[in-house]
Amino acid sequence: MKYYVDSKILESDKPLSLGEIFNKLELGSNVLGAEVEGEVKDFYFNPADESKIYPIFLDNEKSLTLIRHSAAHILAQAVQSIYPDTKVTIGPVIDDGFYYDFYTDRNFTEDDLKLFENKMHEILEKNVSFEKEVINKNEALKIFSNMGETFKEEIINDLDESQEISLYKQGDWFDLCRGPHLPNSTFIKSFKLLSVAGSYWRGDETRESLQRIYGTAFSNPKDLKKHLKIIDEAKKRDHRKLGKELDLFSINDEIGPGLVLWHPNGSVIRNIIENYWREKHIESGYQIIYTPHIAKANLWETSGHLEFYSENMFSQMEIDTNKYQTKPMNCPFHIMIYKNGLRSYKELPIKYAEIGTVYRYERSGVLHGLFRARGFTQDDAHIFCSLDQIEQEVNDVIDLTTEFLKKFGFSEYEIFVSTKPSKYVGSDDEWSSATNSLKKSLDNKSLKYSIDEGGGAFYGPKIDLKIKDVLGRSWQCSTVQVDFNLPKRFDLEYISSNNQRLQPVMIHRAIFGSFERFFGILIEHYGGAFPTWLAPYQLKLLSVSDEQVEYVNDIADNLRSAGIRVDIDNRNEKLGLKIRESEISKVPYIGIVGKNELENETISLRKYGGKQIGELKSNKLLELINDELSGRVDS
RNA sequence: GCUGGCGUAGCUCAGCGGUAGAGCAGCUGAUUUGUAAUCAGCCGGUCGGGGGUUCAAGUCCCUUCGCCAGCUCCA
Repeated sequence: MKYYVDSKILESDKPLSLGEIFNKLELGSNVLGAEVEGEVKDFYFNPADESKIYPIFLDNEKSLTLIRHSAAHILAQAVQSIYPDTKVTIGPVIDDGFYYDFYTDRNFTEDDLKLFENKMHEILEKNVSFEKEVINKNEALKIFSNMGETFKEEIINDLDESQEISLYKQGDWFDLCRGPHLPNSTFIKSFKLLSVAGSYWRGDETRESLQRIYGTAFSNPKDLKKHLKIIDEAKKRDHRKLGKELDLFSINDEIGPGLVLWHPNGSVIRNIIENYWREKHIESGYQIIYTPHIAKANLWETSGHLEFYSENMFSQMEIDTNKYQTKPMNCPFHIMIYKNGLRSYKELPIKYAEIGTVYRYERSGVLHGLFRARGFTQDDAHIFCSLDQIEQEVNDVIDLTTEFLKKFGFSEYEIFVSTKPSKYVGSDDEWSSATNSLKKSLDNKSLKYSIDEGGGAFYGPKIDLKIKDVLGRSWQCSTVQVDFNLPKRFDLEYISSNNQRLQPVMIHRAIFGSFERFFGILIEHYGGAFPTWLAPYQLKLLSVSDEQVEYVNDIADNLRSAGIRVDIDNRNEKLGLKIRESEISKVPYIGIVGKNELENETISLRKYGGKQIGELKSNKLLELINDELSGRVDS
């Protein structure tokens, strides 16, 4: 046998485990495990001949997998030692930590978390080692059924005959687990239990509900502290909190959950975004349209929404003798405009764009501020084109999308191409050609993407763009979907160059996804301190005393007529207070006018955050802001 | 929808069987103020809604609505 361990080569006449290999190479006690063929493995793993082995030490990011998984086991031990009637289920590693799901009659509380944490420290003081033991299925079933661990029994019963069944022992406690784990618990140096939440056994809401404990662990206290700080920062940036503080929007009980009121401050921002959006879309050859909010149920019958989407639609209402329904999507309306005339190939592509408000029934538990609402406005567009225009059109959509996202400071996103699902309409040829068009467009732009196999909509493949917010959550905003289904259902046609009636393809696309969600993301992205071009007020003028009031009003008038959004504070208050309040409202510029400025006919300018720009004339101030808005100055 | 937690003044929160509280905001007055909180007074709540237990209910119980953390699902 031959093993390649980093730069070293180890030869042996019999197969060795990783632990034995590390021992022979005298790698010392700092090694936690290894990465073999892209997977994290522990000391009990037997690498194949000629394997390349990359040992994992504490400073390696991969160590977190081992640390967190083992921390989850320590948690489970702690919980069972405090509440012995608790049954264990599963405890995997997740992006930022780990969780463990328990079955118990008890409701765990925040106080319990402390209790568990203390117990974990107690267990860790004894410095336990994690020992793997392989057993057969019958033994395993016997052990766990004797213990009353019914969930583990279920797991074992569902295991494939070929799968190895193993226990990991830590002191006098053990768990059914396939690993990998740390060699011993000394590596669990910094951990914290974060929250309790409910979950379901196997994510199935008809099964037992469980108590989930979330925690995180790191290889050193510094990283843990950093992580807790990020959680804290995310809390500060929560758009629901900032939305209230900055008076941007509200969601009111008396109106209904998931329905958003855009306050004047938020509306200023939305209006700017909408105007920019319209301008860019017209430039890019879109035609802006408006459509109603309700339509006859028959339309939704034709479109297939009643068949495929009814659980997301609000109930029908009866008007005269017809049934009507609020729209969950805009597409059928755009289609009807397309169908209003006979179309020629010379017209294609036809691109209809609408800032269209839709209503979707969302289960009450999933509503989440602006991120998840029941009424929201999509920046929707539908491109009607021929099959061979798809690639070009998708190209253009991607260009437009990346341009938009860049404008708002998003340059990092994940891209997914979702392919044919098990239930689909259209021919395999159409699917593969459309999917290839999507891929080609991305390849042309050297954009990296992952394939979401089978994740496409029933009517066609799609590209999804996800941008990441400060919480590290990624949010789907932009989407480009190719659709063969609706043109068929609505019998769309165009007259081709050789005078044939052909069916166009539809491309559904949205860049922001919805104004509500995108606004929520923006609020968190900027932490409420919007850049000057978006800020509800761009400049706040503060008088130092009553004597400057008239002068302040004059400057404000002038700047307003030059298009600057100016707020004034002429109250009889101390300057310190006015500055404090302006800072809290996060206005990008503060202009201070006192005795000196009045005399010199100037304004003292200060940026949000406290940076002094100094005394300048009103026309210079205007120039400075305009330079920033036109992008000539990077602020 | 489900599991758990929580709804007290415009906001943030205290009170957890015995006469509804604080800070901030608001209003009024004094102060004419120079780069993140001037001082004083006043106003403000059927303690989310409904029902019940009790001599007595923010406080205990039931129910309903909403919010929060998750589960599940999505723009």
